[in-house]
Amino acid sequence: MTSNYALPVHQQISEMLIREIAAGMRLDGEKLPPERDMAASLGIAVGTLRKALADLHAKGLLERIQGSGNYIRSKSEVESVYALFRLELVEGGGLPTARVISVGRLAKTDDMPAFGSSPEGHRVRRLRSLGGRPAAVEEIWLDGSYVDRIQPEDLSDSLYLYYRRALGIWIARAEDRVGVADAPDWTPAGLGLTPGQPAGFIERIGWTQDGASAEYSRTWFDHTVARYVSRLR
Amino acid sequence: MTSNYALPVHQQISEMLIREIAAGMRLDGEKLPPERDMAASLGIAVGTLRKALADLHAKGLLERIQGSGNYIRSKSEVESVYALFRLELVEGGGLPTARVISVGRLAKTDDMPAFGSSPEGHRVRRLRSLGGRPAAVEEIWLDGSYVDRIQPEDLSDSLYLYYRRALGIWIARAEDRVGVADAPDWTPAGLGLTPGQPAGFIERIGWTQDGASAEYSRTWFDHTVARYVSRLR
DNA sequence: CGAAAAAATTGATACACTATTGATCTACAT
DNA sequence: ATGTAGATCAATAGTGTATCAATTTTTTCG
Repeated sequence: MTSNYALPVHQQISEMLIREIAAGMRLDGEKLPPERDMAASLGIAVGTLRKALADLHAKGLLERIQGSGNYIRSKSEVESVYALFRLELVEGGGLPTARVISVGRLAKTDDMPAFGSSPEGHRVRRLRSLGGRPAAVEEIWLDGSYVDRIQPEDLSDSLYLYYRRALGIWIARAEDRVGVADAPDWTPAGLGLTPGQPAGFIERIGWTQDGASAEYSRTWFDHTVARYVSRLR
Repeated sequence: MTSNYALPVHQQISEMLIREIAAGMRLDGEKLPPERDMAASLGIAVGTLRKALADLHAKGLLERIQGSGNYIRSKSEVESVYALFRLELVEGGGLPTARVISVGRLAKTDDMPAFGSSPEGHRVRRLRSLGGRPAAVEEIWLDGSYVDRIQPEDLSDSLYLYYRRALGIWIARAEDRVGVADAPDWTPAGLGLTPGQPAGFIERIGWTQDGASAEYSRTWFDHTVARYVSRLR
């Protein structure tokens, strides 16, 4: 029952950039493209982009130098509100990485909630590690309506980046539901996780910037290695 | 649709929205649909809806910007009682209730993280239900430095209300860590949960308004009944 | 080579225009 | 007093274009 009415565009852009900074995709000191180019590549007007940049500047995340450019000034701890990844090592932290196991377009199955508009989806199976230690396996379903085919190479760096650059969408909000379930039979060997063993289980539905539910994912995590962390204020 | 015994429509709408905000279903910053649309989808007139929205605005839960939209502004103050509880029925929702099993002052054990300043704490064990269905058992430790003794009667309604009224503290910030653990041996019989069986496991550290870690709690929930839910943006 | 001048780049500001959306008001019924 | 229905006003969002100002890069010239 989430009202999927889109926020103003400048606010969407602002939040997207903050998220990219928080995720380490935009490094400190990095120069953004010229406003004209950036606006064009985002498909928005310069004035709108400038509203978003003004917001980042007000939050102290951006330095704007006339005639020179816009430069990221990432503070050490960026608002955790915008961080969408919630698995951490039991002892805390851990740099998250992922290895793609398989990619393919398949019919959605009936054990997953309703999302998107297509009867098919792209299924991406990945092995997630935290600080180099395998911690979880996950299965991400992107609704089939956004693209016909996904090549494994497309996902080389980050799924999130692929969404944004190739598909022009990004996940603006999500709902996680955490419980317990048996690890799936495709769980790779050599993990703390073995097929059929109880594991932490996260189901997520992700909504894009304009309110469409585009993504469904489920993650089985090794509870001896990782925890799902939520910080509330 | 209006029964003679019902509250005025605008009050009903107002209370419905307040509940949704308190339950975390409406996130801070979220944009409501345009008044015209929203009124239509609720089957009421715009003027009526505006009365409800004016009430939310008066309560500080809504920011109304002419020409832009209505935006949720949830103060942590308002949501504190409900928003910190993040268990929902698998099928969604469920009114949370609690029954105290035992209360007592005990020495902290070494299987819990450091919190508070006293070597002792008040241990409250409760059975939690959602929509009348037993869903979890929990053990809450309040640091011993705040009060000498807690009477079971004190906790009749809400623990957080007791903190607030009797002790003058409230939990302003919390960190949840969710994993899997075996249900404890004191789990009451007649539940889906049996001692020694894998259950969803939530550890929480709560900080008071002035930054002291005052509370530690752990909850074992029946994953066939409930989920830990987190809505992100 | 090196400094000054010119050109190109890039952010800052302003304005016109359209569409959306909250705010206000009136009329009327129950 | 509550609720519905409709008209109108005012503020905001977003696009597009033009212009100014600061900075950087390139060219010119002694």
